[in-house]
Amino acid sequence: MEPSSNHAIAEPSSHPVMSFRGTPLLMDALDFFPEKSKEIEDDDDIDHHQTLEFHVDTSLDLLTKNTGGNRSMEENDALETMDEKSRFVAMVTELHQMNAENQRLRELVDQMNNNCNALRMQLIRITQKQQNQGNNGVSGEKEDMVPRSFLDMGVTEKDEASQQPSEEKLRESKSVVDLMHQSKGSEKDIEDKLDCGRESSKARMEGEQELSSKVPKLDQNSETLSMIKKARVSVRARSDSTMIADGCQWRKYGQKMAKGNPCPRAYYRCTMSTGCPVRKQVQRCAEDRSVLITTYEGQHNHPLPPTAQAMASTTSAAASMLLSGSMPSSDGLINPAILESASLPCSQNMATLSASAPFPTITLDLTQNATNSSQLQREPQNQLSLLSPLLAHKFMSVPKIFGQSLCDQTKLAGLHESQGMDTSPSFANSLNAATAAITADPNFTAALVAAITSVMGSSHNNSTGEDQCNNNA
DNA sequence: CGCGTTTGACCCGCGC
DNA sequence: GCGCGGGTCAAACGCG
Repeated sequence: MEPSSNHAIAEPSSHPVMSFRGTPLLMDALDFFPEKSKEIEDDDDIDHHQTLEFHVDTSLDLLTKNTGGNRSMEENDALETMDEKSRFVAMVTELHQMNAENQRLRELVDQMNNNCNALRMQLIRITQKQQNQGNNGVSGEKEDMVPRSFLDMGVTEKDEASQQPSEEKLRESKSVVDLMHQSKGSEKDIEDKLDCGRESSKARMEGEQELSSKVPKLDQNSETLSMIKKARVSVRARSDSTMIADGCQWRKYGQKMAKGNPCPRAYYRCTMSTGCPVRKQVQRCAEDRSVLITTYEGQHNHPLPPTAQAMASTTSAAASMLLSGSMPSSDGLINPAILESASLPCSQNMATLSASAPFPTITLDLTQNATNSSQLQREPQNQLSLLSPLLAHKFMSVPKIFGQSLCDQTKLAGLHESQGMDTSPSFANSLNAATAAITADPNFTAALVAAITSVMGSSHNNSTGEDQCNNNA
């Protein structure tokens, strides 16, 4: 909302300007300020539906002035009524102000998200371009596919059209882009080859040898990215079915008894696209058989349906945290600051990192949070869908590549608190974090769709949960 | 008959 | 070098 300086009632003041529209409430308020009301009536330029600037402190001064001096009982009653009304008007004014501020912040966040998406698409384009230059069009058959993975943030190609990258942010992320260029292109090149000729393990070994011979040297960044690419995201959720519905299509290719767990571990491969390298392992927790542990690994090479995007954004956000937090330090440990940031405000220890595993693994524990809601406990997919924006928000802030820092979002989260909307601290924290995350996450729509889909799906298929999981696409 | 699952065999890395 | 365990393959099997 732009302050309108030519309005008759606007007065210079060092105090914050409060603005609100000419509603009946405003007209009531103006009844108490006959001078100002008269000015408005006399001013033909004033449209009562326009935004009017309003100074509460000035109004109170006027109130005092108009009601000052010796008063009778009737005058005192009138004064009390007027006080009530003025307080009410002040509250309404404040509400309008908050709405306006929220709207403004929302637009700001939207703009940031747009820039973020544009940057992401720019990154993908550049990577693909370099990749094509590197292998003289060897990977042509997959050229039109935007790689979608648990390591990206679920952006679809259509996002590209309406968004232009901010040069400043482009520069800001250039180092990261360079880093990706150095290794991801060659790596994906090999991966494409491997996917095409992946009929036997021998072919794979040959491909790997080809990789090592083709790539002159793997510097530390390349090694890091290679490790990160194998980073795993493990999701713990309560479920009676054999799989949680994550929106993708999976084909079981193996089952093994794992040591230390009486429950077998099942191996699944993504079948939404030929050659999609994404795999997942599903195993019940030994301590609590009702807990299903699903571990994801790899990058999708195909577009994902909205239901899968919710999951993808959840796991990709977690993987992004690995990307930023597990950069090899001298001691091989995860950055403590990242570990610290890996807990969600609504549930301590919901996300944990493991550096001891062969590959960096982040575990998202949805079983703790689920105890607060029977609905969530019944449907792990719902947990994922709801958690997705939270995680995406939380972990996206760590790399600080795409514009919106944790600090900024924390400010967002604190906005409502500062406006006195909170009740208890814990509730306020959860509410603020959720609000900020929802506002900030570009995948919120997808997550919402997933949540609705899952609710609808569960209501239809409660009795056939397993089939639903296996066939959910 | 086609597709997905099951299951035993095989491969590979790692620790001793 | 050997054994163990994790991961994958592929033939066999079952189901619609």
